[in-house]
Amino acid sequence: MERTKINVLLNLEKTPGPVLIKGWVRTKRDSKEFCFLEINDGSCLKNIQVIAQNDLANYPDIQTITTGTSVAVTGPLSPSPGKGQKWEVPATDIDIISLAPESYPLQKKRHSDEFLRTIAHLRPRTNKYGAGFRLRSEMAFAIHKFYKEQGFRYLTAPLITGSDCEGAGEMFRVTSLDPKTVKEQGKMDFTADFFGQESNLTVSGQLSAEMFALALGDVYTFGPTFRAENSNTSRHVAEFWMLEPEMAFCDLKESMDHGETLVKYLTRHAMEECPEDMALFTSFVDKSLPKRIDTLLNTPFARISYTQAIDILQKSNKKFDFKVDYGTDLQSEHERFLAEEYFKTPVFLTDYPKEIKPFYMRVNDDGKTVAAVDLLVPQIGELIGGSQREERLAVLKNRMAEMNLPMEKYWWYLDSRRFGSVPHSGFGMGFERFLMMLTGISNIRDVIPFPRTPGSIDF
RNA sequence: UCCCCAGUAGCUCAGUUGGCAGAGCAAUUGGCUGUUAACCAAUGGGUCCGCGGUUCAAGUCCGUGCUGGGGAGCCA
Repeated sequence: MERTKINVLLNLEKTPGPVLIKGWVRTKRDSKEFCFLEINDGSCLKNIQVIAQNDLANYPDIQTITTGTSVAVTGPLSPSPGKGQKWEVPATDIDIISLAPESYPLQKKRHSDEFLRTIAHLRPRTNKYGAGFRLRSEMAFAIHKFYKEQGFRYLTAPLITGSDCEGAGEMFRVTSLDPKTVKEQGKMDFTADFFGQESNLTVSGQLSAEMFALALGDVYTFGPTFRAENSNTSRHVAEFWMLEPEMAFCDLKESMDHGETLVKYLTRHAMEECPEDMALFTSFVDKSLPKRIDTLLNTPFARISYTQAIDILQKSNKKFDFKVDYGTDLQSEHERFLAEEYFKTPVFLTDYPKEIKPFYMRVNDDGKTVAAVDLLVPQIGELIGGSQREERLAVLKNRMAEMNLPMEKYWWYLDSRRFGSVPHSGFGMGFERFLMMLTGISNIRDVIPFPRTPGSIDF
């Protein structure tokens, strides 16, 4: 008989008769004459209830079944006389595939997130992490679906890069040099290295995406990104996934429109495709989740300039640890105030002073600010960071000179402004941060399968 | 990297002015009426994070290191 997945069985209207299910035992409840087994196969949050009577030939073996044991069960799908489930399977045959010994670390109780991180290879077997990683999979799919519908092309940007100044933080060096040789020579001889020059893991696919936007029109990259920053917070990891749309003939406002449409689309997709998993997050992670989802779906995001934000912050009676000053970047407490207390919605912040932003952002007509945009969301902080790009060659070169960037290394980037340059815009959205917002999970380490953080790369 | 907090049974934690190491859950064994993290009973289980110090005596006080968490900076 062919195996049927549990999510399929539980959604059936009438019984197909005998079925074969395969999965892992979540819990066993014994009585004198029989026992109940809760089987989960990862296809959905719910378990299916199996009843094993003591007339089964291998009942003595069945009695040794522990939490975590893998089994194959045959029996008719039957209406359950008990409360709590529509269907159950009175077993005619139970094949124990592999027993989990008593040392199996997952128990029939709630574990702390900190403990589960130490067994990250087993945590997807729990309800919460199973739900989280099913949702992560569904959201990755939804991103591609959205961009397919919007007529975008998917760009797989390189992960190893030769440009050393993508401008988004410390990079991980990529080298094939022998550490012994480096030690003997007292330095790294990059001319002898694999690429004949310094190379690093990418911190952003943006520069590649710009080149392709100016060829294919609207493109997006979606893939892993690496930051060697020594960041120890609940919102940073060294390896994370980032979505980066880049759109030709697009200004900052249109870019914001796109970002808002994107966030609303993905949120709606999560609610429609993963209602059970989303309900679990409301019950066990964040009771205020429905309210936040409702705001995401139904409220227009606020949009203000950096200058207006400074004004709002200065006129508020709120006491901040850090002073609010025009010209300095906003502190976390300022961003939180704007998103969580003042607007109580996600808020786009635009037009920052050029001194605190990278070289590629378009200089505004005031000559002082650039067409940058951050999307600040309650609880998370910065979800999206982007800009309209500087498309004017002379202005761009000026900016690079101001910031002492090695122009010759960017010859190919500057070429895009030499040959048919057009206004274009784009942004980066942290995939994990989006998942945090959607689930209420407060630590980024818990929405990525195997988190990489300073001093920690187990699994 | 900086500031703060924590580390005691497999897990979650309690442990009083420094004086015999504790609970709940889990596990094991047995019981049980269709149970829903089933229930009832019994049993086993400890490098009190490591190192050093103070003391008659340290889980408890002091120093230091490690690990984890919260916050800040950097950012997505």
